[in-house]
Amino acid sequence: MRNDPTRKTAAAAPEAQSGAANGEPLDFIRSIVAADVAAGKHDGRVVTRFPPEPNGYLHIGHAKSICLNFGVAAEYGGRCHLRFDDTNPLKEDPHYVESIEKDVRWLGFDWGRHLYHASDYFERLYDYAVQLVQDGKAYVDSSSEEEIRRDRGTVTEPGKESPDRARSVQENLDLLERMRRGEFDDGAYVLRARIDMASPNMKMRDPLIYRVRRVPHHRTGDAWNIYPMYDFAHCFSDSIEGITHSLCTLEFENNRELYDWFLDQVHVHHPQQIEFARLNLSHTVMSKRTLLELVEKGIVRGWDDPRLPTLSGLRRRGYTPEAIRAFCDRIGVAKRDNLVDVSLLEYYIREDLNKRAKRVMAVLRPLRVVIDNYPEGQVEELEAINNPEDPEVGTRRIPFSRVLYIERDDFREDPPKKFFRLAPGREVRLKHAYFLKCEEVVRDDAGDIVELRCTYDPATKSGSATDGRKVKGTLHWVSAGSAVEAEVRLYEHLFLSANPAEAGREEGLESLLNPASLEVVRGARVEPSLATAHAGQRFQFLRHGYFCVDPDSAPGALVFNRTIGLRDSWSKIEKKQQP
RNA sequence: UGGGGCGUAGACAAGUGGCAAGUCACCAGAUUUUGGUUCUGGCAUUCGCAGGUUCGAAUCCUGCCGCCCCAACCA
Repeated sequence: MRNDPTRKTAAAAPEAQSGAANGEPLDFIRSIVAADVAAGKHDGRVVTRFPPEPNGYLHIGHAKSICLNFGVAAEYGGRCHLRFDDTNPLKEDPHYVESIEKDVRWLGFDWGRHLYHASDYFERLYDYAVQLVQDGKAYVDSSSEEEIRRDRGTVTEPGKESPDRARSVQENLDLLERMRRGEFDDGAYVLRARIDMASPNMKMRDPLIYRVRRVPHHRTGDAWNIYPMYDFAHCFSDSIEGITHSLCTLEFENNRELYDWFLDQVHVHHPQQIEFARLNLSHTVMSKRTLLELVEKGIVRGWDDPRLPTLSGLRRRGYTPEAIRAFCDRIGVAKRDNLVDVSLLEYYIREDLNKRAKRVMAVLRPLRVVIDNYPEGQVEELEAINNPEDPEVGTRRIPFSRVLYIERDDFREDPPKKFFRLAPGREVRLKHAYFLKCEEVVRDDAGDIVELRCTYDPATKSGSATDGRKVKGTLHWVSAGSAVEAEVRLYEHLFLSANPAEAGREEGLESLLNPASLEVVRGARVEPSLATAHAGQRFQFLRHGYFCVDPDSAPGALVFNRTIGLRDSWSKIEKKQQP
């Protein structure tokens, strides 16, 4: 088996995207796995797992972990389990289970038949606990929560042993059994490991194994009155499933000694825990607690608010799984605390959508244009290319007529330097159509510009002039008679601060929120081909950015989300001119 | 200040004794019927700091400094 030449190797693994297969340097985890496989450890098998607790929605930080765990497994011919770490019925909810499964699948990963729950192992876990008690390695403690806390000591002082530490094995066994049967109130007893109250590692000072919680569990019902703690449940769950490499985040480094201790006591399969740095993204927050707070306070519209870094939020916003995976590949895996600039994520969604999004024209803030020399009542169909990056997707026809809408921002009565859009007396090109010249500005009684009187050059239908004259600007437009009205939601970073989790420690997060994170534009006009667009469809609104149809959208009441704007070098020039 | 980790450009991140990959961001230019895309060039004489070993150090040794994690019956 070990030398089986047909066994899949990293290079032969299908769909390997990173590290092992593409010649990029291996990250430290893949290096360890590669070395283990080469050395024939675990017979060369690789089994990983993604172990979320069903107490919240998945976010892009989880995506990093998912890509790592499923990625490593795929690259080394192994498998990756999806396991719900459901050991705390007080905080968990089956609703979250559904969202997690959906999000992992959406990201593009498949756990096959390997869907597990820590609660599947409750009986075996209990057996391990009994074994520990029998071996004198665990005891039932009647200390109160406060006493336990106090007697644990501090980082510089050793803790104090509980009087119950000396309880007999027989009595411990009896008490544990009665805890399980529900004879005691919550908090009356706990089962603890007997390790070392003076250990320099706080996690080793007689950690809790079971606590009494007389509440039903969403999967085991009222079968249990005690529930296992993370450190105890997690290592044994890994062991039971035959996990070879248990990848987790840095804050569990201190727990590794305990992970190893539990497994060593009962001589079972012993996976290797390896810790890596979690992802932090600039201008947003990643902690479940904070995300929950934003949702519950109504600061955002729910877990799938497009401003959130949740996978459901990113999906609704228009992000593709491919872009998120490419991003996760790029950021790497290391042990250094990090704060990845959100512009890197934005780069990957632009890169992906540039290749696949159909171009359409949409005017967000319409300004009416009347072409005086264009025949009244005439409508002609012009051909427009759907995607210059992908000629395969062909062309479509768009109506052109005497009355159009252009973007208000594309006209300046008094144009600044380097502004080469429309202005009085100036000529520009209308995308896919003719040259257009502004002849006159029409105002209402309040003095606001309500309309532009223009002329067009019929000889410029090709997009350029026959006499060789050039225009510097090309504008998008829609025909007033056939345009469809739409609502457009423009998103910006949720936080002004690059690192709100850090900056908000004292003043609180709310003062750091970006008041302009959502701008709703009503009365936008989009080209008629969009009338039948359905939720989830993505487009490039020419010269604006990438947009996708929101689930709130309905026939006759289109709603678009801006996924990300196009890079905008004009705004930079303009900004430079301002100060 | 007990223990566990980490310090390479604005942000990520390779490199593990032979004389600083790559990506994003940023800057400059070319192309362009999207001020988009694409392309070209620039961007760490220096690797937290200070000593030491060596012909040679980001990589080895010593000391110091800084940041993160651990005192939930959360995970």
